[in-house]
Amino acid sequence: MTTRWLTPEEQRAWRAYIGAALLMEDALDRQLQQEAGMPHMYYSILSVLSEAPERRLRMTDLAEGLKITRSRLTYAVTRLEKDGLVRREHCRWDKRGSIAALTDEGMTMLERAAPGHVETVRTLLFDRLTPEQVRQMEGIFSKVAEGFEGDAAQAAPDDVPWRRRSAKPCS
Amino acid sequence: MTTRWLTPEEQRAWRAYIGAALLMEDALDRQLQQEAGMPHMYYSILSVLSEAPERRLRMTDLAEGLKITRSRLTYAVTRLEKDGLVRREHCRWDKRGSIAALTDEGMTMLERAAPGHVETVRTLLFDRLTPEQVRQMEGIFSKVAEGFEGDAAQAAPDDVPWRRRSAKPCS
DNA sequence: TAGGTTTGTTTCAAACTTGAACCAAGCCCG
DNA sequence: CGGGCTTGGTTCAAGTTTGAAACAAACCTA
Repeated sequence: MTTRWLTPEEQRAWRAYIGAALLMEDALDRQLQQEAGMPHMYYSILSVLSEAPERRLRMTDLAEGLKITRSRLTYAVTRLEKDGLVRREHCRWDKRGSIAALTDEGMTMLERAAPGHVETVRTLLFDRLTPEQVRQMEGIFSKVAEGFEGDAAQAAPDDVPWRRRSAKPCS
Repeated sequence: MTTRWLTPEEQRAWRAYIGAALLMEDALDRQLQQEAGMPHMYYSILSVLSEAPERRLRMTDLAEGLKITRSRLTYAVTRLEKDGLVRREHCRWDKRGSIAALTDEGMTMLERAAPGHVETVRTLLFDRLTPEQVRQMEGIFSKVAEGFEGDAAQAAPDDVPWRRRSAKPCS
């Protein structure tokens, strides 16, 4: 089949997106590097952990939530652990497992950095958009995200995430 | 002033965006790594060069067009040059200047990789969106991009880009 | 025109990402 | 039970990105 090239409208949308996405990520990284000494992804790790029950998550779950590879997460958590913001714990129900737990220090750092981060996101993005556009944005990207569903495992609903896998306790 | 946190709608939009953007970039990188042996950004470099007059551009202009740092570009072009896809030339009008030129081999590689790349962009993004959403997307991200205008220099209109700077020829 | 500033690019070390390979521990089934 | 397959994580080398520093040429300006 002959290639279906992008229409002019698609091309404009694609280019605007690629450019703006790059600029935003860079700006976010710089801002957080300044105020928290870590890139955006590392901040996100703390953020996701802070919302998890008991502020702890299995590595794999954390990686899935963040949409990054386990290997990337391992590296990041090692660094955050060195900084004292995250602690690794052994999983009692699955001896293979490793749990990342947000420390109090990590929580403090997160709370300290959050306002500046949110402010940046606002300045770069939401302050420039109408409420209508915010809704459109969600529509667009949740649709896109759907396309990736099934690429990764899905959660078993009724269990705490950091003990979800390997359902049987040891004892 | 007390922090203006994100509203629930904004949060949903932001999370959908962050997740989908990550997944798309990863998928794009993998696809191009497979088919062209280079990450998305490197493909973009070739692509931008291919559309420039005489398929050549000053490093700084190229970096600006791609919204990346000069340092990042230097590294990338060095690699692409090793692969024979790009050639560096001296700028005759400004001895400081360096010009990146797309080689025939580079053009061939680009043409070979383009269909697969476009197909991926379609599958991941445009096939999932309505024409209306494509328009919305452009609206949203050109608005965001506007916010960054002036962060970088702008072009002087009426001259060829690869000789734009340092207006006076040497001779 | 000398001296100081700006501009264009590269260099360097440190940090980060990638993907394949590896090591355990759990799981499955004869 | 005893392999063999799958899963959870880490490790390692190679590749990439970052940001600051270094250079060199061009551009003032007194």
